[in-house]
Amino acid sequence: MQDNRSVTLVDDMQWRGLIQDSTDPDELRKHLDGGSITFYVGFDPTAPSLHVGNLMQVVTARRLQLAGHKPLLLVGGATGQIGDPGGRSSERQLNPREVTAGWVLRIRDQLAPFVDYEGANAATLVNNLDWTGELSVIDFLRDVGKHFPVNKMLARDVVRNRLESGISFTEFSYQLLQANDFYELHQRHACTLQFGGSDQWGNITAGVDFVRRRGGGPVHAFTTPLVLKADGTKFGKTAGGATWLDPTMTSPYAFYQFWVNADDRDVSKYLRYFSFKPREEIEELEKATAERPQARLAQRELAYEITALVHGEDEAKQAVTASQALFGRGSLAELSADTLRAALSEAGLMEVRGELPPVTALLQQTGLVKSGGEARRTIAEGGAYVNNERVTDPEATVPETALLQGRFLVLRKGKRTFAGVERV
RNA sequence: GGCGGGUUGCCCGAGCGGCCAAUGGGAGCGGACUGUAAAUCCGUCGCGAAAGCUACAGAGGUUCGAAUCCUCUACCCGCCA
Repeated sequence: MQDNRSVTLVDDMQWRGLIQDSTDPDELRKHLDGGSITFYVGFDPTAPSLHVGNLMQVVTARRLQLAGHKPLLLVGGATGQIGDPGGRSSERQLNPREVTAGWVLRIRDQLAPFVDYEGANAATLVNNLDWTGELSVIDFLRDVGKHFPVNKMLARDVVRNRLESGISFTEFSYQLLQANDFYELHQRHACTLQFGGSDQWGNITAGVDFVRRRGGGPVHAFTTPLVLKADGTKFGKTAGGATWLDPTMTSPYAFYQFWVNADDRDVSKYLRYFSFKPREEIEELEKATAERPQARLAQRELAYEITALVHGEDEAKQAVTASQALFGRGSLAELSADTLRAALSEAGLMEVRGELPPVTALLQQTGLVKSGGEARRTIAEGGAYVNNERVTDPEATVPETALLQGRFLVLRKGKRTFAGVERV
């Protein structure tokens, strides 16, 4: 059972801090370390893309598969139309069905690359709309609803927290749908384990109970912890909003930068949660952070690994190259046209024809600032740079001779926000 | 159903009929320090080069002049039934 690993999956996961809550820990361990099982984790389509907050679940699913278990990745085509009341203080605005349906497809495609569809423990993508969509109200009430005492449902935190502010029957019913998913997957795919974020614990245990009540075998569950940042802000949010997995919403470069910028105090935790590096290697990186934090070795390793996982090796390499070019000490004039173009494309490259507009206009057109006033203000504050030279005159224009390789400009706002201009 | 209170900029939250684009805090942004970190300090923070324009739930009105007064509409929140 332990083949050539001296450490079991559960040991490793515990070391990484991945298990927040679980059904009977001893049973869970026996189950996970005792041979291949089928598990599921769900993603509701509440946006056109997954974001780094979902990555914990994605990566954990992959981790379980690598340990020999069979993943069922569920996209909530049904639950996504209802809305989980968890973690919210007010009723959700329902999205139009077509919108949700479109997001289902996108998220499905997005999940696909993280697991393997070949071999004995091949992964399967499932959609709960497949069994929920055709369920009649009567069947639902008789077969599912009958097993849920309302007094228990009301006692769940997510519902109780909403009793004052109000909760619709729709959202109140959410837990039944998710519980039913577990049962259906248990029946259809012999699924015996569900995991999810810690905010899902109530829904998940509802499913565990439901499977038992309907005569299914024993099933297990655990949740992963909420990722907390040392500075108290929300994980995954940056200046521009959420950090998405979709490369058109968050470029691979920006994605890489997100990880590179991890706080020293958080990077070790992120490595444990997200990285597939073995324990010894992670401990080395932790040591490196403690001894030479300015080298940011742990951040770079983490950023590269996760970017490569999400966007592929090539994109990750380009993000590294771009970061080195833009943040490097070397003179920009020494960079080749290809390197410049690659780096600036990652940061966001705008084409300009003919005469170069004034700096304020360039800042605005590249999206570095939102308005002309902000552009002038940034210059006044000394935060605007062209080719790493600070711009001090709000009326400044860029001379032809400043064009790198005869065609590029590197615009920078503050210390780390870049944009490129190419004269075509 | 009756009575009362509320709705202000990204968020919280002040706001006397003119001196309010609107106090203060937070977030954000820039600078200094540093390591593309944290903490701290300083600055900035509707749009516009400016004149000016658009803003204080929505629509009307009173007034020389309204976020501030009146009317109606929408939503929220208390108390009584």
